[in-house]
Amino acid sequence: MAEKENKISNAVIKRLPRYYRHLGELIEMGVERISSNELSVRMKVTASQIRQDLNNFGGFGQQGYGYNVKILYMEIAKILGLDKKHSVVIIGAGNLGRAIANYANFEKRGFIIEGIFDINPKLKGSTIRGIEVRNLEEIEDFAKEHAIDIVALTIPKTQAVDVAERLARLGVKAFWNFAHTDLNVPEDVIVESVHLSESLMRISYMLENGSSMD
Amino acid sequence: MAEKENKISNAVIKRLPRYYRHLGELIEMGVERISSNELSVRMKVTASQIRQDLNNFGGFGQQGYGYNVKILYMEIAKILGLDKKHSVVIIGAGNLGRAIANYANFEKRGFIIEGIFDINPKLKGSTIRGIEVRNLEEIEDFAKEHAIDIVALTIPKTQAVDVAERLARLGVKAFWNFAHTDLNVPEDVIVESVHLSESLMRISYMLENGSSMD
DNA sequence: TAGATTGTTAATCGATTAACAATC
DNA sequence: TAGATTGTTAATCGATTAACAATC
Repeated sequence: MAEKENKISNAVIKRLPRYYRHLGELIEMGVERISSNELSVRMKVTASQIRQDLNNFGGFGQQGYGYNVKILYMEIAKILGLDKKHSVVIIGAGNLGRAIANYANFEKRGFIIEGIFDINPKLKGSTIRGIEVRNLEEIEDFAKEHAIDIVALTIPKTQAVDVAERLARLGVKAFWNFAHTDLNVPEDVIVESVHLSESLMRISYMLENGSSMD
Repeated sequence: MAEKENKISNAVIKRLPRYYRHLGELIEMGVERISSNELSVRMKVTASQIRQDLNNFGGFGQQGYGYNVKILYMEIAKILGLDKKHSVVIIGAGNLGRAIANYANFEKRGFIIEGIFDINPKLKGSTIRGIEVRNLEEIEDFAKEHAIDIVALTIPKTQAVDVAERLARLGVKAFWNFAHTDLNVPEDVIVESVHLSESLMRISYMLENGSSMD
């Protein structure tokens, strides 16, 4: 299944979006070129790590010069798949679902919200950023008729587990999970979880025990 | 400053809330005891890792028996500081701020929302879960009069950087940062960032290049 | 007691950092 | 060309896994 030649480690993948963000900021500041060393100061990582990370994907730099900011930015976009469109469906039209739907920048990066669903029939027909809220019951028919790349789950955990199972069976390959639970889907299905309560607990721990970087 | 004897690694700290969640679920299911091996199957980690992790904090188990679920749950709560109250202030009363404010379970874990602030004067006086929305201008006076443990930033990046700097100067020790930027605060200040766009980009990467676990 | 399972030490694996030759 | 900085190999560091003696 299109297995890549040399496996990129998870640690590297997690850092890529951060490189991308910083390069975007540098472009806005009008910076044309940057050395791994300058970037390392800005990002508070080692220059060595930056060079190692980038060289997983190819030699984007030039000896004696450094990296061209715009080119590197575009290359990372390509690596991250941001040059392609991704259709997104949001399940749950509560505050969190609406927060995601309203984040305009997602569209700029190629994430197109194709539908919003909620179990509450009262919301049916209302719109969020011009997108009609549909009843959750319709999701399976919708999934059969539309190619959905990513499903965002902003509903309570019991429902989230159930909906994910059903949609995975219909071929959805990626879930963005905001429910406070693990999902029960096949190995090859991507699950990226945002567990806000766990994030908050880490703050609590660090307040008790003194900070620690990440 | 109350430096702990043996430094706990970040990797361990990140896993603690997940142990806590699973133990909570086990309690709900009426499970009284569990071995590291049974837990490892449930959580999809190695039993070895579970025992190593827990033994950073003390021997909570018993040979030949395993772990008492309720006791372990309470011990982890204590380690995470969930037995203490933490005051939280939310900056930004948009969808994301409201989503956080409305998450009832936070209060159960001892996180008390003391105030909500927004730059939009039209919101002034409206309430979220019974908490009045104040004008952002009032935050510094508020910070001087109240002990704030954690400040959640759900405002655009420029404002977030600015507000964080000002509040750090007033002694706030922890920020829960939802803005798409790094904060500029002293080393000893805790910053836990939730970068939703970076999370979404990781999904995009994995869709392009085949999944990878975490 | 015998069996089970922990706590902990040792071995392995992987990720980060350092170093430097290649080269622009 | 000389200077700068990459790409990449080697060294180090840390985290995970395996193994097993201790002990309930």
